[in-house]
Amino acid sequence: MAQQSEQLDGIFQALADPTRRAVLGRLGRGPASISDLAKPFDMALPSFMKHIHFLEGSGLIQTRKEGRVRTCAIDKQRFAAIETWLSEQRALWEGRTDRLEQFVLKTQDKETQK
Amino acid sequence: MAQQSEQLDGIFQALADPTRRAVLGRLGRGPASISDLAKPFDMALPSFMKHIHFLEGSGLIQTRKEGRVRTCAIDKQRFAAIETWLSEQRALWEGRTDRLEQFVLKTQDKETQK
DNA sequence: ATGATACTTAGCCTTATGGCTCAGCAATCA
DNA sequence: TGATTGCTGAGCCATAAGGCTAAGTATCAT
Repeated sequence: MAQQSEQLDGIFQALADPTRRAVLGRLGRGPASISDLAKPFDMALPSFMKHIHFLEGSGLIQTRKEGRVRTCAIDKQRFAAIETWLSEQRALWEGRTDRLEQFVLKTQDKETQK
Repeated sequence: MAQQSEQLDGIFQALADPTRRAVLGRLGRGPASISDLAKPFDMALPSFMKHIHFLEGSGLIQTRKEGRVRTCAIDKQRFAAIETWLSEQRALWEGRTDRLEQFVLKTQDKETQK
C-alpha cells in the first residue's frame, strides 16, 4: 500500500511533463533509441536524458543498451497502476447521492468569494 | 491541444502527491470542509491549504465559501481528461505487433549495463 | 589508428514544490 | 462584547525539477 503510493507518486510525476508524455506517445508506436526519441525536441541531450531516466525510474518505460545504442520501450504493465487508481476513485463515487455536491457547488453562481 | 497539454500537466502534477490523492479519496465519498479534510494530516493548515489550492487550480476539485467555512467537492469531469489521455495512449499500442518490444527488453536478462 | 557517433557524467543555474511560522480577519458562539 | 473557530496571507527555508555547458567514455566506421 505505502509502496504503491510511492509508485503512484513517480508515475503521475512522470506524466506531469509534456516532453515525457510526448516520449510515451512516440514509444506507443514502438521501441526507439535515445537519439531518435530526442530528435523532435529542441533540448540538449543531457536534459533529454533526465526525462528518460525519470520515465525509467517510474517504471513506465524500460531501456536496454546494446553497443552504444540504448533502446527504450514502453512497459505497459505500469499503466495498469493508473487504471487501478482511477477505478478505486470511481468506485467511491458510485453508490452515492451524486446530486448533492454538484448542487452545493453550482447554486451560488461560481461566486468563490474571499 | 496545447492547452489540453497544460491541463494534463496540472492534473498529473496534482495527482503526484500522496496528500492530494488522499484528499481526492476523501472527497470521493462526498464534499467536506477544509478543516475536516485537514484533520487526518499532521501538517500546518497553511501547508495543507496549498494542496487544496493546487487541486482547485488543476480543476480536480471545486470549492465554495459559505460563512467562514469553505466546502470542497470533486469535479468528476476533470477525471475524464485522464481517461482520454490513457485511451489515446492505449490506442497506439493496439494494432501493433506487440511481441517485439517485450522481446527486445526481456531477452538480455535485465542486464541494463552501463 | 583516427574520427565520428551515441550516449554519459559532473556541475551550475533558476524556478517550483512542499513544508514551516507568525500574524491577520471575518463569522459564530457564549 | 469578547473569545473562539476557520480559514487566509506573507514570507522564510530546504530540496527537487528542468534546463544548460563542458568534458568524458565506449562503439563503430574508415
